[in-house]
Amino acid sequence: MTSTEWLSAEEMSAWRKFVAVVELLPGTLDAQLQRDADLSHFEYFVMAMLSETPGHSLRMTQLSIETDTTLPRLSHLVARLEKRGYVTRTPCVEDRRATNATLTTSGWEKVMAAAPGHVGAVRHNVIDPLDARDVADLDRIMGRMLGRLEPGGRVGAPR
Amino acid sequence: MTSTEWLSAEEMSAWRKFVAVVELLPGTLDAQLQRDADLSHFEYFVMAMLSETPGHSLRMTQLSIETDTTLPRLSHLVARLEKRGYVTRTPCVEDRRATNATLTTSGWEKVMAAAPGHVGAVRHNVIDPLDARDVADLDRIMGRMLGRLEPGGRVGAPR
DNA sequence: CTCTTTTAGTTGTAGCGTCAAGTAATTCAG
DNA sequence: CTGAATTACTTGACGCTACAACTAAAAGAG
Repeated sequence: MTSTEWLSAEEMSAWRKFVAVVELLPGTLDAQLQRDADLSHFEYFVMAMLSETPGHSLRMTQLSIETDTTLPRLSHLVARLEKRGYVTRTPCVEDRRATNATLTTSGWEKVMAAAPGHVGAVRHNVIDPLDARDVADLDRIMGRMLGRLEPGGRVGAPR
Repeated sequence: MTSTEWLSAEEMSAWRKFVAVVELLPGTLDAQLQRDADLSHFEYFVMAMLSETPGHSLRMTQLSIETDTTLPRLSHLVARLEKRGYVTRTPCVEDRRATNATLTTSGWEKVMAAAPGHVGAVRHNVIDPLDARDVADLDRIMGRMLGRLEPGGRVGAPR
């Protein structure tokens, strides 16, 4: 019953700024990658995840978990990346329902080429304005939010 | 040349979590509002902005600034809200290029009805897991990021 | 005044994401 | 060992957003 109280002034101020950042950041990162590497941020992110695994390969489900997205979204995206020659999809031998997405040489080169510019954008927009204490605080705070956002997805308004 | 250095372990950890939150939060807020009020988060946000002004009315450009979005996006959205009877668009008398978006009674009632559930979702996912110090830190950190994200939009990868 | 430039907003198109439905393989129940 | 349920993904349709092009009004230059 008390759950529908409005936010305090301090909470409101932080929330307003946070929403603005969440609204602005994706477009900013997208714009840099789109312009310099012809990739969306999410395309880059997916390929970067693959590039960090041994064999540059992951099952779709595992990849969807690591990139915090839905399977349909990933499936569409990987289909497009495949069309562009950056990944291949191969049925898994152990479980023939499963699909392995694998980075091609061309895809690996693409990520490597895009990485410096992307890191630059992340540094410029996110990391640079922060000092060491800010970074530690950000890490702690985002960890706490993830505790709510990641698990069951029971978003439920407490009514 | 030194600007393309990768992130330190601490920076990387914070960045990873932050990206995950930025990826997950919009969908979470959208889902609650969509389910309980048949509104997207952005639709709610725009109407909430209008509801806070005297006269429940703002020029399109001003509204686009306060909601951190582009004019085309806002124009499309307001057109849809108008079709649903939540806002009206009226040419401005002083400057006939300009358009005033005004919340209707029905629109105002809609926001009021949706607010508690939305605040509940924000509390649950963002504010509740934080203590007072976290909130102050979040406010400070997001303010610093906004300093980069808001102004010129010169995202430029420092190359 | 007239012509150019800038400002304010709208509209069309193309691409991405979500939701619902469908397919196919595997596991589990009896 | 057969049928039902679950898992792993794919596909199609629809809605929203970005980008570019367009219209119209106001401001500025000469």
